[in-house]
Amino acid sequence: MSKKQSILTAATELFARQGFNGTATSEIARKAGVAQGTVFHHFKCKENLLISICDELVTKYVEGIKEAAQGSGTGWDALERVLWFSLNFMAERTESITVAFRETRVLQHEGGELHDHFSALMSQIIDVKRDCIERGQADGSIRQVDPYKTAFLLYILIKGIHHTRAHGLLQVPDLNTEVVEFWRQSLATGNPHQ
Amino acid sequence: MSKKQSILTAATELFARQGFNGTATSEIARKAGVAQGTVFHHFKCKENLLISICDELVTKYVEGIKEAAQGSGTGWDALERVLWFSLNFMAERTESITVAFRETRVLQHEGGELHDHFSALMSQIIDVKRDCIERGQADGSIRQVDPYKTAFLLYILIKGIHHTRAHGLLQVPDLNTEVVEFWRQSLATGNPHQ
Amino acid sequence: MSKKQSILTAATELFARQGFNGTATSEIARKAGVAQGTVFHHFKCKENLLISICDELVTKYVEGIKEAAQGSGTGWDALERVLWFSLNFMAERTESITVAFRETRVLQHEGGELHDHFSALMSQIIDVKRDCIERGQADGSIRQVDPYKTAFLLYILIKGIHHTRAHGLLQVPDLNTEVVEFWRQSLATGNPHQ
Amino acid sequence: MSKKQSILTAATELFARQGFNGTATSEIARKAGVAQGTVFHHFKCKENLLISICDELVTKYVEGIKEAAQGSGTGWDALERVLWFSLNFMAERTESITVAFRETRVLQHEGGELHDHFSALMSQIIDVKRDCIERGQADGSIRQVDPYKTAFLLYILIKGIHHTRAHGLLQVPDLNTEVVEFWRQSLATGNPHQ
DNA sequence: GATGAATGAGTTTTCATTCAT
DNA sequence: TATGAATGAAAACTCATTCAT
Repeated sequence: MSKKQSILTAATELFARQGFNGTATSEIARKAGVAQGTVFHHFKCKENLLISICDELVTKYVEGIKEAAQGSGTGWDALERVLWFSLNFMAERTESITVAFRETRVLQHEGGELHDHFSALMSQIIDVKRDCIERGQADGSIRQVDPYKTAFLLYILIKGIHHTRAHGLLQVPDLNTEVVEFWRQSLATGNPHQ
Repeated sequence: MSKKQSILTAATELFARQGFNGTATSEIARKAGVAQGTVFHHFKCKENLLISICDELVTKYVEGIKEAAQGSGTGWDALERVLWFSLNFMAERTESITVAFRETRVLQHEGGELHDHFSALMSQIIDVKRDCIERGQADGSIRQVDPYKTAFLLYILIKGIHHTRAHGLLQVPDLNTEVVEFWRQSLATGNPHQ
Repeated sequence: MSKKQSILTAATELFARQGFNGTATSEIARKAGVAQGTVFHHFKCKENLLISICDELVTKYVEGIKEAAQGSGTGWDALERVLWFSLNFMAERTESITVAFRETRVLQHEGGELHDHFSALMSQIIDVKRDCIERGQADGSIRQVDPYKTAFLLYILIKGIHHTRAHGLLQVPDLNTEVVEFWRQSLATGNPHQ
Repeated sequence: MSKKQSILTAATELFARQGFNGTATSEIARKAGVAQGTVFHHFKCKENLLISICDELVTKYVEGIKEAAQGSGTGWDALERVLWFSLNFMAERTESITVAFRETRVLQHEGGELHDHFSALMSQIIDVKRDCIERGQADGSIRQVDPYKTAFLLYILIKGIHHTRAHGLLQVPDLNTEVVEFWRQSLATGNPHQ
């Protein structure tokens, strides 16, 4: 693993546990096994670490759900694959997700350039889900709900699970199956054309 | 408004916008219109500000949903009141909620005393909802779902809405009605014993 | 001497010897006998130290030459008093002058607000001298030279002496008498009206 | 232009604008279009850049005034050529001069070896001028002033012009003609032997 | 000759906290 | 109760310099 990568790994773990402002760059350097100067040699400023982490995460997630959505089958099948991909992704990438969701205010200042970049990426998350719903409504596998708002609720529920786990004050049971079943009950007709 | 209260108000707003670690006590003092020493005179240390904010918030919320749950009608009626109370509370207290949800790690160290205090309060949030569900299942107004996991999902969806709004990267539509309808569809039988 | 003043004194001496960028604020604090935080408590940033030093110096100098110029006698008499005041002031305030003349670039950025402030003060230095010359030309005590350019040359020669001394590579002899005689020779008619 | 030369050029410009301590070697490298290592490959340390700049400058200037002084004519004629050469040199080499005059303290430590080197060169500047004056006094073209102190004043006035321009807070008019006329008036007899 | 990744000492600045008034 | 000067530990960041390639 290159020094640059080990810095990113260390930063992700520390930001997740202690927050961006609660983590010193010296601590990141120590954990990554490099000199403090090396952190700044590669990332120029502390904030860039955060941006790198968020960027990699959101990009990978959008790629993943796009791929999940594209497969064969009904709209509901696609949506179910997106759901499962999201639940698994969330389990694997807890730390980055914690960071990306907690430290948004850092990504929002400065005339909105970064904000626009991430907003655009995030919008695609809603879009992919809405497309699945519309496709499902076209092929009869999904009920006539508002595609946009429902896509939001799908996103929100998954996000909510992450936050409740990350919050740490409640012991959250495994809810994956319930979530999928729950959405199947609410959305799936069980009855696509042909 | 007493100086103590204006300090709390200022702190809440600043913590919400900039995070606990991203906010200086001097900034709080300035915004509250008091001297920096006054902040420490009333709160002894910065962390106590955070604890005050969280404590007041969670206590009020638990009181609110308990009251909402106690009213007359079926279990589903009670649950619906709890839902609406939660959605409204969330709209009114966005800042405190943002603070309380983001800065948990600060509340978790110190041998767990604080952690236990808040864990106990949070558990009641799940309990109240579970009670409604069980009451609804007893009176036939709510389907035979897992009361505990469903209570969690109720909590999670509401929490998810808050976080998605607070995240700021997506323009979140008003989803109150959809949320209630969605749960009605998933949970309510429409057919209590009465 | 207040802590604030002792910080300024220490800073002046160190800036003069080592330059602004060559002097650490920690060094200033140590020399002034205060904690490093105290420097920033009083001056907010290192640059403000420099500005304070320059401001006090230029203000005092302008006051001094204005007062010297106002006295009785011919224009040449006034000019001679200004000259002597300048030469003495230069001897007494070598350190501040060194600082103020060497570190100008620090005073010039940022939309020119500071630049304008100091430019205005500096212009008065030329103005006072020019006024003396014009007064001397009116009363016949000073020859018909270009008042503006000559005022500049007066300023420049004094400034040059300071710099040559401060430069340190040449052992500069005492030139006060020569300078005054030199200007008398070049400017004074020895022959005012009445 | 060789890489070494382009480094020197970049350094001169940056030192003049930002000072020696205010300029990073990385900035010099970037401006010169070379890698940072290359700077150290050619100059071993940052200070050597400064020494090169000063050395080249002072050497050229001493050569120039010596040549100007050697020509034919009276002592005053020689002095006038030296004056004009100095004024022109100053206009052409503003940046290096700014650097050499501002950063002397850097050239002064180290047991005095460098200090002695530059002191010797600087003394020659006074010597050349004094020689002209003495030659002029011998041939009757220059009045009976103190040759040494007057040489200093000549040097000082020229230096003063440079500093006043470089200071940047005053808009300095063109004074070349005035300076020469002014010295002619003070020094020249207009009346050499033969 | 030329490079640029890596370093760690040093810099400016921030900030929670204390305390005398 | 309220203040704000004073502190010093810790933070982000800079930078001259080295060195393997």
